[in-house]
Amino acid sequence: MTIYDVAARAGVSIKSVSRVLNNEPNVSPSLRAKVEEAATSLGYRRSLSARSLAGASSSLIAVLVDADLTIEHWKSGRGSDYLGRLEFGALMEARQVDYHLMVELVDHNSADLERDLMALLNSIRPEGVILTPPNSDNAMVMDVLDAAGTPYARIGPEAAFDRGYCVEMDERRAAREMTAHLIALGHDRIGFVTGPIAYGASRRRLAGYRDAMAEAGLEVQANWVVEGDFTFRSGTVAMERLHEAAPEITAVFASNDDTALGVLHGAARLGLSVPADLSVAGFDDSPGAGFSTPDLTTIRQPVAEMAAAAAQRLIPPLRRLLAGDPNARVIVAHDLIARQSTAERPR
Amino acid sequence: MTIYDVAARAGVSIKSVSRVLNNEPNVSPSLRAKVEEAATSLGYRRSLSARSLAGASSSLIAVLVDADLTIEHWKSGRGSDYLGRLEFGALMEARQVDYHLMVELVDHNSADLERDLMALLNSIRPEGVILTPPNSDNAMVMDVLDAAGTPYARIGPEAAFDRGYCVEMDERRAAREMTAHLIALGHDRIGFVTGPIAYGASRRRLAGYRDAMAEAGLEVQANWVVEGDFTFRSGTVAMERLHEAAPEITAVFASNDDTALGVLHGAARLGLSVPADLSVAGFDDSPGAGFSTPDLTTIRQPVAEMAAAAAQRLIPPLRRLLAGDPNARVIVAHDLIARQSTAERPR
DNA sequence: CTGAAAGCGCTAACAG
DNA sequence: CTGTTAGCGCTTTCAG
Repeated sequence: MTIYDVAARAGVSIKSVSRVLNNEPNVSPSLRAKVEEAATSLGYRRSLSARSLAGASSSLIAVLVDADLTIEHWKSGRGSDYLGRLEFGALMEARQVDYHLMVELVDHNSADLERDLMALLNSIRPEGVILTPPNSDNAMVMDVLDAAGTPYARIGPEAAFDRGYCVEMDERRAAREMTAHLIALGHDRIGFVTGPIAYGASRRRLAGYRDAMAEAGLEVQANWVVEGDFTFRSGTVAMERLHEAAPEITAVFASNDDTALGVLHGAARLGLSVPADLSVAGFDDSPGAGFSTPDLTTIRQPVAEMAAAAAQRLIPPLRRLLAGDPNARVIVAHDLIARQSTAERPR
Repeated sequence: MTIYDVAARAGVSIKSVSRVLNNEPNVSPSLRAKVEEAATSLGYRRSLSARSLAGASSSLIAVLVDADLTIEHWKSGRGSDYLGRLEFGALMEARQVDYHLMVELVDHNSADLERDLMALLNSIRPEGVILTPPNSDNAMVMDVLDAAGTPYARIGPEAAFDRGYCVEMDERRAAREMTAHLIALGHDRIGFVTGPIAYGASRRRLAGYRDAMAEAGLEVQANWVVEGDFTFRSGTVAMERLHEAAPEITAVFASNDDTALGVLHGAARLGLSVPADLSVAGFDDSPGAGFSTPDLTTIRQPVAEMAAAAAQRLIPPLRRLLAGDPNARVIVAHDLIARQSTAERPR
């Protein structure tokens, strides 16, 4: 089943078939019709490798996944369906224009990452590459990609926003919205548990909390903000400290779900009932968030949408359809998932 | 960067380079050395498409993922890192021999699934295909694959074990082991919550429970076994029924984690403390299992190992290394994850 | 608007 | 043991 079969059936030259299949100009309607009939009735699909070899696009998008992170998630049992959602989002776009997704593992601290990556690009020649964290911020990876002239999209980058296509969510705004959600429920004394301050994510989420408080004209007391480190344990400790130092608090917003789960645990130990006595909110919608008692109000990262945006920028035929500057940073809308851990302020 | 560059640098013909790269026989050590030096110093890697087009292997394994199931998991928030673990397992094998993984979405109830799949095979020509549930048991998919002569591996098949390479875990045995685990903890009156009896998985897990009870000389009372349907809610209901009909029970083994989580919930409502008053065990190691209070003792499906086994069977150079019959059904070892929800029988 | 010829980078078949 | 010559199925010149 080759282009010759289609050409023979349509009674035209292979070049004409090629023209129709590529939507090239200067094709008479009748020729187009003949070719299309022949192609569909034969169930014909062009060979990816022949196309790629002949100089057309490879129709391939590579997703670079970090090996260590995958192993870690997997061992810790904290794995989410991040990759599944990412691939799904990218595939829904890619399949429309007959592009394909290749998944590759990267050891982000391998000694010959550079060589491996170059060899990979030389071997599969993807049209574009999707970088997932932590490789979204790996300068060497980006250098190699730049050198090869391969476009890339970075999911959730932390810095150097002028490189590649940056696709992200607005964490600061999401944190602001979550805080506003608590305020709307009547809370006006809201505690906050940060992540490690070295992380940009921690700082953005804290800023969002402060934004919302300021917007509502609420003054944040110094002892309402407690430092955590994104772990369950730090949430439990933070809850105890908050209870002691700021018993007036009626809601706690933690910088991620693990921490929020820890807060939940700490609250239970202190005899506080959630959400009757205390509302608790998290961030990330990690796998545990839907299963705690009560289940956790949190922010969901729109991973599939981010991947879709990435694909749209990397795949030329989709890229052309984009409104606005295709190189601009993309901010994808997130979701606030209201569950049982937040409720109206007790009075 | 082509084979000509390498040949030029090594001062040999392109065929010699090809020979070395393909580990063909009849190559003098000196020639091999020259070529290898040239190739590595140039960071050369053969073009996938050229190889594939020239008739060598495409070095490609396709993973067929069900679109509906992905969407459903994603929407329900019950998504696990199944796909991530699967791909990781397959990739760890594939990368050793420079094979690549392509992910494709399949609508298992699409009207033109057959045509789409044929076109896909024609277009990418994978060496082998990995079928994930529910497509592991899709006869039409297997028919197309057979017709195309493309080998395929089925992850967790339910029937027709003579088709493709079947890679699975021994659910009956796992259920037997979990039951034996409870018995070893001193429990001798153990309740069981089934899944929908129409499912093979439900029947296998129930059989395993009965095996272990019989082995230990314990007679299963009729009212110890309650039918559930794999949902949280059915677990809660089952717990209530068990408590009423068989209060002598000191442990409950549920056919999956959602159900076990429901049992946990039901026990709490009945004032039973887990594991002090009652031990609870699940099956699957779903994302929620590690986050419940107490966290759930369960069986982990060895998804990565299953994918690795699949890859080994589909990738010829790995296949040759296999001991034993490469076509035989593969049973991969599972894990019993003992967490806090099971403990010694109260007395 | 359409077609013939050349060649992408590799492997296979066939010499030497 | 090594090299030469044809393609694989397409797209890209370049001619009509």
